[in-house]
Amino acid sequence: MADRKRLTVQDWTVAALAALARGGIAAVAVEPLAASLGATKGSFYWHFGNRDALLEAALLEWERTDTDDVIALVETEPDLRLRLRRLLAVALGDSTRKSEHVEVALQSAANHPLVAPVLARVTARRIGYLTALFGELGFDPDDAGRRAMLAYTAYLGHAQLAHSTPDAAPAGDELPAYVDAVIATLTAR
Amino acid sequence: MADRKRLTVQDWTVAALAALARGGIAAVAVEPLAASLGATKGSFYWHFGNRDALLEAALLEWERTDTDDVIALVETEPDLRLRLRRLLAVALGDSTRKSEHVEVALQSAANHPLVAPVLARVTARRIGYLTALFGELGFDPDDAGRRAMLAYTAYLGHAQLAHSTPDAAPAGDELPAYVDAVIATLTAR
DNA sequence: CCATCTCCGTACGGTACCGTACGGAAACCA
DNA sequence: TGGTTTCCGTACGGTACCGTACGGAGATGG
Repeated sequence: MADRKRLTVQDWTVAALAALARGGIAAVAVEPLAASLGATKGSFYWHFGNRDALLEAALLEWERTDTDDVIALVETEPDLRLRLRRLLAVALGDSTRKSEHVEVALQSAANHPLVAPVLARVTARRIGYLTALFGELGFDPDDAGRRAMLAYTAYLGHAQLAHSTPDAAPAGDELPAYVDAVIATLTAR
Repeated sequence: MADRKRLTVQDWTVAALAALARGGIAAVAVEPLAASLGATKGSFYWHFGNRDALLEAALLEWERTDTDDVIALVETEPDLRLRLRRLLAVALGDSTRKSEHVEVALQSAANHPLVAPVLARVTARRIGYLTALFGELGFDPDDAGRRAMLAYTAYLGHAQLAHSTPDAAPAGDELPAYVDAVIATLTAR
């Protein structure tokens, strides 16, 4: 964690994202972060103008990797139904992944002026994608929108639950059955 | 907001809950709270030993009013299907209510030693209630558990969405149709 | 190998909060 | 009305963080 080489903007951004996942917005603090990297504030304020600049860099990094990459991965599946399955498997799956913690942290800081626009973009993008998916599955636009909303809120809630009360959330071996049940329910006519 | 009468434990607890809804755990701070009540720390530290004591009082107050009262309200409806409808209407309904903000704030602070046990109790209670409800509706235990999970995560996600991105969440006049659609989906065989 | 640019550590001031000490005002009570 | 209890304001020290100033070490190119 504390190497002796010089630090880059990327190093600080990655560390900020990790801190965000661990302790929320408040944990993205310059001095503790510097200590965890084995450096001091002097390093930080050379790479960034202030704390907000670091926060913004971390948020843009999250927006890029977490939403774009997932959609890109899912898009490689040609079959619609399998595409939905893959999406839900990723979304409801591996509860220990870091992005889930970031998700929860950002939702809770939605009023923050730097977080709000990123969250709005990501939310609109995800719901739009889901709505289009249900539309392609043959549901009329209104119905598709409602099913997309249910699917997305279920994802958000699942992320919360897995983060706050992991005992209550579907675990490893029950998870495939749960994903199947959710798909069946969401696509039932 | 700033009266001249003496303050009680209840006054501080109510103010703490309001601050919790507005700015999360970090906003439950003694000095700003004292200022908002038109008092000083001297008052606070007579009623409470420290900040944690205030936080604990606020959490217990929330647990009592938010979960117990809702279940008690819903239980007055004898018809099972209408009971589920009333529950979802309350849960997905009035997005501007304060408890929703508290909900989100607590979920994001689930690792906090004072928050964790309260959240665990409330979560277990709610999911247990939903599972029993779906069981009474005729679903076998496993299926009832999965539907309860979907319903509860949808509620959590809805609360988050309404809080962070209200534009993307179902609004006032679309809401009844959304609730109906969710009920239809959740109870479809 | 020396001059310059890049990067970082140290030291400092400022802010916001927690918690304590203590005196005094306000309510209560005989 | 005088004494006692209840409640609160003021003043203080301590901590954790942000941001700035500045000097110096380390890399780098001629």
